[in-house]
Amino acid sequence: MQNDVFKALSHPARRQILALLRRGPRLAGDLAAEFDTSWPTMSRHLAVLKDAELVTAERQGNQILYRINTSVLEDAATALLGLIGRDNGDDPLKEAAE
Amino acid sequence: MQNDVFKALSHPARRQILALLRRGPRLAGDLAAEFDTSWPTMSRHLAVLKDAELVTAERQGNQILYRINTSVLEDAATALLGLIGRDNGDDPLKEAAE
DNA sequence: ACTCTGTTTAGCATATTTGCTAATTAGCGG
DNA sequence: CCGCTAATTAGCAAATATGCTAAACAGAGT
Repeated sequence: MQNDVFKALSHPARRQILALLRRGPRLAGDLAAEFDTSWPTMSRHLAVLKDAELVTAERQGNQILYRINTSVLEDAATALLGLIGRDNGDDPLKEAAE
Repeated sequence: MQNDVFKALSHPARRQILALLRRGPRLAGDLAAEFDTSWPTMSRHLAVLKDAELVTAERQGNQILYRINTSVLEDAATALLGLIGRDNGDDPLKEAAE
């Protein structure tokens, strides 16, 4: 699962989406309107983010509200920071995954 | 360039390489020996990391010494952490790129 | 049930990534 | 210069990712 997180983060559009969501929850369409790409393409990016649990989706009647999931993002950031510290014997990748 | 960093980080083998390098510099072959994949495959992973400037390579006579580049890793981690903070108007992605 | 808006899924084409084996380059020692 | 070890580059096949258009689905209102 940790795997998917970094993969999800590897596409600029998806990081951009997260940057927008940082300001607060957003409707899918609202979100899609901010980008040049087609709606279906946006929808797929959102699906990738949702699979990685970087966002959560909640139906609001007709529309869908997306919300950033900071805890997973924190884990990813922590994993990266763990890669920096100079050796203490254990594996930072495994560690942050748990 | 920021772009390439996250892409480079998106492959588990490459994160594993960084985890090994965290303990200190390593020779390419030494590094390759730790993995099941073929040498050329490892060589390419190293090239991707080098392109992203996540590692530096230095010739040591016959062999090549790889070293982790923590500053780029820090930038990436910072970019992620910037995605977490609740709104202050500016763009965390742009910010960390500079 | 019909329709309208919001969103996802299907299906396809193209581009990129991955990993392999074989071939090549780089530096060293005789 | 030859042969040896270390490492990369070439070239190929298979898998995955990206983005599009068209079609389908979901819920609300009439």
